[in-house]
Amino acid sequence: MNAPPAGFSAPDFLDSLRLNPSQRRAATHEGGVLVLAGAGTGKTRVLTSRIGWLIKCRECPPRNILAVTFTNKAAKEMRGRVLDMVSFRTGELALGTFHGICHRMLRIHAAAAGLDKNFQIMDIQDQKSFIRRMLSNLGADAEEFPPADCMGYINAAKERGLRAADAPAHYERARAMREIYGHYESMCRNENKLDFAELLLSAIDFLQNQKELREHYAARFRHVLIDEFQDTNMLQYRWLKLLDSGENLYFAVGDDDQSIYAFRGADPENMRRLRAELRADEIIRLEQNYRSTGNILGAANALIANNKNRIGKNLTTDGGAGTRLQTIPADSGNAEAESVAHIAANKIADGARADDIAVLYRTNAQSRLLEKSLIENGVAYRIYGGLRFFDRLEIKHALAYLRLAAADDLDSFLRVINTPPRGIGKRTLESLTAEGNVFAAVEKSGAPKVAVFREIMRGLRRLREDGASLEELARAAVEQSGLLAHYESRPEDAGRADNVREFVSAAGQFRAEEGEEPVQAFLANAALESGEAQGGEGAAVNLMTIHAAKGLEFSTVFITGLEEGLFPSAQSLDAAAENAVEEERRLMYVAITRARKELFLCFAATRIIYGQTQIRPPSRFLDELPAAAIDKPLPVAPSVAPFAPPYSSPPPRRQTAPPRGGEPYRPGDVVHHPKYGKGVVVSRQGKGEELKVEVAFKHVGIKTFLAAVAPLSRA
DNA sequence: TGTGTGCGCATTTTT
DNA sequence: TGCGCACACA
Repeated sequence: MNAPPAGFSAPDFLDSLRLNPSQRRAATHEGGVLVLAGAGTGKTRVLTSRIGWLIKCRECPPRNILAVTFTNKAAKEMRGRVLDMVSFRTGELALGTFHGICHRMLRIHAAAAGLDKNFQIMDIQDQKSFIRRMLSNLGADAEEFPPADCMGYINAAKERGLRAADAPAHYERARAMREIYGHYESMCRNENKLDFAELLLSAIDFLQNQKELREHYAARFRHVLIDEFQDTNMLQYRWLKLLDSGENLYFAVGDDDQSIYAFRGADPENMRRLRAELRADEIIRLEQNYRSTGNILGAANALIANNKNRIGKNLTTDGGAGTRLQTIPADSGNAEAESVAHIAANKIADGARADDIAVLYRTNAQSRLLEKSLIENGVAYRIYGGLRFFDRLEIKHALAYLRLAAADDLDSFLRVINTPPRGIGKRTLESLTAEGNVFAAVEKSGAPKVAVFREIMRGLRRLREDGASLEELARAAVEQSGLLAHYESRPEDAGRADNVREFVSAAGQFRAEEGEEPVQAFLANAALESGEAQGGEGAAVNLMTIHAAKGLEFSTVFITGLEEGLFPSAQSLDAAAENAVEEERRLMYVAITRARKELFLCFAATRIIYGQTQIRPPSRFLDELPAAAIDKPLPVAPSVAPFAPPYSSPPPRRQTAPPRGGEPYRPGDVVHHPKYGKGVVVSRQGKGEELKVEVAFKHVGIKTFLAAVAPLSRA
């Protein structure tokens, strides 16, 4: 370790970071660490402080540090905070997302990784059209092999680290799928395309196959820091492990209680593996919460204590108890939305900042009612998680033209050959695609309409060869192709024209990293960083799914749809897996801990789902909160009379008179089942012999029965 | 070659 | 109920 420069005092530097004892212990730990950082305990601060400490106090060159996050947003935030602390040349510190860093490695070592240096990244949309094209080339039966299923199979296999050759195929359909996957692999290779999972997979293969380069990186990254470690999947863990020299120090920050992506392959078991295999044997807990009031934390702690499968920790605060949580019962989904809108409107009228208010929900479909009520009450709102900028159709088109300036890309070609319309018919297109190389065919084609397109391509490529800037190329791509003019000529596409112009300015503002080819980097960036441009600025109430809310915080939070079957979701209930409900509970934990000061728990007695009115008992999660932290006695779970006051409005009865002999079961009826005990009918479907009823039971959740055969009786 | 109609389907999804 | 997608049509 070198001597620190004169005039620099490590203790002073450490003090300037203002860390609490646990944070400080973590940030300055000399060995490998797993930091269990509860919500709002300053995990980003600890991560960035450690980087600062390594560079400033331990004289660690930035190039010896690797810091990985999941989102570009988190990476950007961290980079900014580190830069505030210490200065270093951009690019020296490897800080980025898993995908971003793997991508960088593959670009630098394309040849060694067995890739063409012009490889393109496919986002999910690109991947889907690619698969669609492949299936139609193969003449696959679209009924039997829907593109979405094939894509699901391929991605699932990849996320488990399986190549087509290794994919299991114990029965016929799986064998067919494996074959399709095999075609996909070779087509990707032929066309130089990498999907998201492939960035990880190729990076892993590369490290495995290139011993010297692997050793080079393992020696370089003496410190490996990982954010949100509970969300790592198998591929990410394998990649991290390949970077191990045997002496690297791993510093992982995570929270098993906030693991909400298990359904996508995230495996919190990686925490145990990290400790055992990568020497992060010290666990340091951050339990001092700086975000929420005592009542909110108490609710979160009590709720999550119901999960059996957890490492365990308890959040505390030095602040006061704050106001108690409020339950907002409503008769219907509509009424719930109305309540939310009223309360929000009143808060804003009383001087609350709209963007410090969030309305959270389990499913995107719930936003519709909320939006309607907010509009009616004159409350400005912003929805997170809509279509991202680079996912928009017109931007996809613009990107395709830009890509064609750089590479022979068949999907891009097919996307824009007739956009704007050029009158190139199916026949002409078939003749172009008939022989192997479309681009050669375009060059040779005698059709005048194709000639127009050929000239556009030639023009763009010439421009690129002449060294035009990214912005010039992007402008040329949308202007010379006629794309911008096309949208400008149609009043209904004015918004699209704006976006296309925005695209050009985005290209102008884009700065490639050192050593990157700008067009290539911009295209990769468009695939990898589609987000961020969400919603826009201004005072507006935030609407989003709970998943989207992870990592954010607001003064006032509404959690809506707290009903059995919605949250926790029906799927998590009828799956026998206890794990599924635990993940829902973690989701609830994430939702609660988003709130700084005020938390509203909303639920409705009835809700229209897929056009049918359903009755659902209040969520079990409400019962799991400590009564003392809540302003009203909580409703009793649906054991006996579930819809007693205060939300006792009768379920909407059907308009028509009941059939003769009365109806066997109606929503709201209390029934008895020999195995599950007492329950409440929540919905029904079909009639006569076909009548199916959904019944909510206290312990096993919602079950569906065929009324004619089920051993149900009236209670 | 874009538009219409009807069917089927329907958590969450950082990259 | 409402949306996206596949196919039929002028």
